Amino acid sequence: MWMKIQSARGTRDFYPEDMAFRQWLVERWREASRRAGFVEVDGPELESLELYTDKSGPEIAEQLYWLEDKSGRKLALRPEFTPTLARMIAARQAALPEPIRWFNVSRCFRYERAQKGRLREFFQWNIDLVGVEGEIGDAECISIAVDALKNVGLTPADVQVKVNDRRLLGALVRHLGIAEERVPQVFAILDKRAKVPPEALAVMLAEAGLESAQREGLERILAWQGLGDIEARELATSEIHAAVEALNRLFAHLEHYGIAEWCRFDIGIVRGLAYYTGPVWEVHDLKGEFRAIFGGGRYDRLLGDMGGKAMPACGFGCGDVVLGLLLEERGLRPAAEPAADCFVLREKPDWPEMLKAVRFLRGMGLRTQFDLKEGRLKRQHEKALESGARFKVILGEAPWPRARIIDSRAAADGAMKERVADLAPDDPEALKNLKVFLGVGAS
RNA sequence: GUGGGCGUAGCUCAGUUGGUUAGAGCAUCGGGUUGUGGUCCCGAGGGUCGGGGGUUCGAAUCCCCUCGUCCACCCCA
Repeated sequence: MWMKIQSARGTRDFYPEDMAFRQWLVERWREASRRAGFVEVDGPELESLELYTDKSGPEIAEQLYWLEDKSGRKLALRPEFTPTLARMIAARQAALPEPIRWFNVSRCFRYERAQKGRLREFFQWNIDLVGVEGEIGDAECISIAVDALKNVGLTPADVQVKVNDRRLLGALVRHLGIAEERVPQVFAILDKRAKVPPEALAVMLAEAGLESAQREGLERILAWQGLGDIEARELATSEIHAAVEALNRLFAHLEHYGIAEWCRFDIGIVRGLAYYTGPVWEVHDLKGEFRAIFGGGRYDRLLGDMGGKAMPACGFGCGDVVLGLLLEERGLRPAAEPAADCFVLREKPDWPEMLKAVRFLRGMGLRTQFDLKEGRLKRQHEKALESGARFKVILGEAPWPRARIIDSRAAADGAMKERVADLAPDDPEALKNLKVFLGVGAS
């Protein structure tokens, strides 16, 4: 009866191939993080529900998993890492040297309808850079994201970082005469522009109370292909001027990071979240088949709003689901590594001898398998082949400790390398030779 | 949460207008063959056809509910 129970909606089982891929992906994330000198942190998967409702309002409880513990405390499975980060920083901020360079890989949960690329349980990589005010901080974050993209085998022909700045968009919207209190609503509508036909967008903007001149102005702005398209008359206000200069500084940094070809300005990038205060960016696949792979930006007020000292901050998040789908689709998902380096075989069963060999090989740090099911030699050869182990160690052809070792990796001339040697030799020279043959670092 | 498509073996899928004990390939397990082996041959296990209810002499097939999945909406930290 237990086998009738399916995995819960929106969750995944990770069989060995899936687990290998997940760990490979997480390792690529960690490499990119560490290359930039970031350190890993983590917090609990269970957090007080208030941590999320205080920030986003009680409605947010509908969109996450929460429960009451045996004492009646309301706890939530974390839907993201940022609130935890804010809490951790607030608790120690006096002692943390700035800038804070932290990264995190967390299992997160969201209670929402599962769809392709969007599950209820997923893994998310977060980079947070706290204490850096200038565009160099945003550029640093983007460069780490691009490093990770390269690290998994993607190229600018596959994906692109689309960069915008909320201050620019906000200044332009205000310049069109749109009331300040309407700006969040207008942002929310603009955020949908890629998913909705232009006519529908116009209707939504009209319903938001925008006059036709304002709608036309927005359409003109959204048609911009680059910063160079910004017409002189749009630069009328100092606010717009300053925002454009900030973006120019950001792009200059990206140029010097050597990643300009990965990045482009896109006035349409808004991000759904209200807390972004400056540059915002997303990574999308060029074909537009998938939803955003990365989302990031600057959130200078978040830490202060969460009860800590106000500190400038920027960062991004990247989930495993969409990135995994993209890599799968592009054929970039790597094959799992073999689980063994050595496979020990012996025709006549002789466990003491077999286990002496196994202990010796494992003692050298070699991942070693043998046939636990006592198959005949032919079957053992098949299992050795299936294991993917590089070395076959064949016992019993000569008296212990003599073994024949076959290196399945072809030599330069294409021949199989093979040698007969004593296992666990006392002679240091023989041991050294054996280690060289088995590719074990001398020690 | 709303609407729609799809659920047959571990995987990819057959299964005629409703008609005997539901099939194939791959995979798994076992046996045999083959000259350091991934070949070939033989065999086996595995499905209450996602689950439950209904219609019918009879349901994988038709109807309802439910679970899962995919798509669109809502939302997207």
